[in-house]
Amino acid sequence: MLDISFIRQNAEIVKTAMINKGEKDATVVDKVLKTDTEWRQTVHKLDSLRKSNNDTAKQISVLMREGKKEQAQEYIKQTGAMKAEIKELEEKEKQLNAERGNLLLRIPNVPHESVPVGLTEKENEEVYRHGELLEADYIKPHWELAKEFSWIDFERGVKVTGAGFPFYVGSAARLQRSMINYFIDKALERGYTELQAPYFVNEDSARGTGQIPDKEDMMYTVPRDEFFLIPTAEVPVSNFHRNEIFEEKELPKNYVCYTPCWRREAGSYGKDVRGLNRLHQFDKVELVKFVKPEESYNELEKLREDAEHLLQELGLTYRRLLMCTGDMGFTQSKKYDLEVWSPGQKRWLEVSSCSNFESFQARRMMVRYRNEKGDTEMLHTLNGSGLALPRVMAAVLETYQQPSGKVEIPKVLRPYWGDKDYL
RNA sequence: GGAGAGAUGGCUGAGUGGUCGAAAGCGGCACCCUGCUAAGGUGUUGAACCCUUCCCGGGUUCCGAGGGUUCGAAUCCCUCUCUCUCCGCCA
Repeated sequence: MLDISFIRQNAEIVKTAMINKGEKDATVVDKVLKTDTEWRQTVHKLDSLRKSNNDTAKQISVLMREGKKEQAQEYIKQTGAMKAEIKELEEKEKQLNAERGNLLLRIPNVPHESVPVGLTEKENEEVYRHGELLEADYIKPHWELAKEFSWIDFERGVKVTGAGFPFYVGSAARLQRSMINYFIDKALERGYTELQAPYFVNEDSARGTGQIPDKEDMMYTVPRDEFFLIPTAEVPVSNFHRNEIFEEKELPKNYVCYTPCWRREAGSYGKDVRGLNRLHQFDKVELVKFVKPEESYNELEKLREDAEHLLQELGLTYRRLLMCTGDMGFTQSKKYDLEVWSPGQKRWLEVSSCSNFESFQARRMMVRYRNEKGDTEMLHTLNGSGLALPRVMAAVLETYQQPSGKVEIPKVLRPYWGDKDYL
């Protein structure tokens, strides 16, 4: 959610941002301003009416104490009309405020000036590439390796739950667990605080990070208890500090949190969902930052480096994309995607996206800090995957397979394997 | 799951219809005292929103959430949520 006073002063900037993000029409900006004006007028009227009502009540109180009953009765009679009008205005204010809120929720975050303008993924900029595009005849896609070694059991996953809920068996299970530990350990070295979070959240939390209204269909629900299964740790971790005010010296707050993630992914099929490419349940280590506004872009680069460092140490080939305005999402002001090279599939797989939300999420969740002047101010939030496991696993299996057929264990993971060399 | 108690400011806790946004204490901040520390003294210290806007200032709302009664509600009534204690169950 954008700051309404920012919109008042920068209506054209906001409209341009909307169009650049792919919205067909930006008239909602005019609508919100119109509703806002009306709302403020109503609030003003309501407040002054309430004041005179309060004043009257005070006078009555004085008269009652002095025993001047008749005079008090006169005042009481007067309040009748006022009360009716207050009630009417309250209704109007409530309705206008709700409308204003709904309109506000439809306005996306404004992209940072460094973000390329464009509507499709073609306009994303590849700003960095690391490693070589591995090519060899013996390289198989990970699902073939997984089948050969019985590492991932998709069929039994279907039997037990359904498509997109595989079992990891033996070495694959251990590989995944060792990567989770490695990711978390690295984050701890870099100053993040580890968090273990609930896997279900309530409606307020889902609303806080913007899953509802809008992206409700991505989440699994627990209807009887009115919970949502988290689609990412971003939801519980960002909401961890919902409705809180930090002291300036407490910032930045950096959290690392491993959770499974559940996504309904309705309508996906084809090569996108082959093997580990897209699942309904997957593991992810998430990084979340709460920072002072003036530091957020610097922190975004740090976050991105923290995620990239993992890929480098794992010895995987990857590229960094700076997402264009139309491909970066509603809530982001700047976003990088990290894509790892899958030599078995000869394609790039997204394993992380690192985003700065500026105050867009914070405003919704009312996460603030007290600045030097002592005023409360919205802080900035950022998050990024560090990293999403299944696609990293796919890339590791494919990249580290040997002509002999065996799969080598990346050096940084060997401490988690009793220094074994091969899976 | 059954029975009972409760929810007030950063924390503890008073307040059962009228100058209560809320006593007191603790904590925080500022200043004073002191060679330093400790102790002490004085003052200050919630949030959202509206108006004004250089600053100052004025106003409304908020005592778990939502509704109701009343000229007036932290205080009375209704609904919901959560917490605690005991019993049951349990990794």
